[in-house]
Amino acid sequence: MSTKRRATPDIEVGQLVDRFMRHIHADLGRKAPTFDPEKVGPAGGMVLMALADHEPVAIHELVRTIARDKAQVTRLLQSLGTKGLIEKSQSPVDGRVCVLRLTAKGWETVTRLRYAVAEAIDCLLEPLSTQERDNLKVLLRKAFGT
Amino acid sequence: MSTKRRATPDIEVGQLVDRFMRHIHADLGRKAPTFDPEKVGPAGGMVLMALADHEPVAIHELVRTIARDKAQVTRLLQSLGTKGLIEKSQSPVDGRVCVLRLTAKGWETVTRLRYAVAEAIDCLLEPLSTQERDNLKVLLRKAFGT
DNA sequence: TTCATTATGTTGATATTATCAACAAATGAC
DNA sequence: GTCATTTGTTGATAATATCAACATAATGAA
Repeated sequence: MSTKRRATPDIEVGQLVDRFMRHIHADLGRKAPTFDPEKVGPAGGMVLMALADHEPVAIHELVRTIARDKAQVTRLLQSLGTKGLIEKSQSPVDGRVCVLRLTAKGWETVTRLRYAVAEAIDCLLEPLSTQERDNLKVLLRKAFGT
Repeated sequence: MSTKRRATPDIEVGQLVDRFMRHIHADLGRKAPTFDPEKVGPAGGMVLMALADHEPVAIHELVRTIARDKAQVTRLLQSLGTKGLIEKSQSPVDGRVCVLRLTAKGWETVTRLRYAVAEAIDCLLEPLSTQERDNLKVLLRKAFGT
């Protein structure tokens, strides 16, 4: 038996993960001027990084991948397109779908974002050993990897 | 030296965690009418659940715990206070600090929220065994537990 | 074929949340 | 006492999320 019994359902994971994301968010927001000259913001950054991992990809697939509302994704893509970071082309096999790709400028931005995000995450995961970080990643990937 | 060199920084953890939170968010949003009659919303819910774990607590401590902007916390607390879910009292030892507590009504809401959140998390962690879930929790707690 | 249904992406309207600066009051250091 | 710091609030603005409606294209059934 434990001295901290838990009469209530287990919401601890959710709270911890929420804290995690908020610390990353705050940390990146503080340093944003140094690595986000295009001002894509947090949401735009997530879109770009997801694109970097999955391009070429259709919008509805991207929507599923990042689990955001499709209307919001449309607007984020418009903003990124205006900034010359992505390009949209119509699918040859289905006239409804737009295929997304990063431009060269988009890739440059992604590279900067990746370093900044990795740095923030590294800092937050500092209490963990290398082995523990790997374990964490394996578990997360198994739970909700694509 | 390692066999898995990484040409790009490791942002996978961040992306996975982002997906995780968004799925919880979407799932709870869908079912909100059944467990959130007070319409506290996602942010208000996080505040209530944090309070349930830490009350009595001062606002600035709560701010640190949930890693949100203090101005935003002030407004969330105003909303929750209007709905009769929390109560604020002045600290006897420091005239600046407000001490927060849940009301009976607040506890009822927390109980409902906890079940809903736990259910959503359980569903998302289903690919993991009981042991793996425990491991995940231990790692998260070690990394950014209070 | 025609028709109904579904899928995809966009737009509009609105609600929610986040950010940042400025501020008053209380505290503590000196 | 003076000064700097902490705590909480307010205002103004930006960013993001949500939901319904819509146009177009694809699909499948009669």
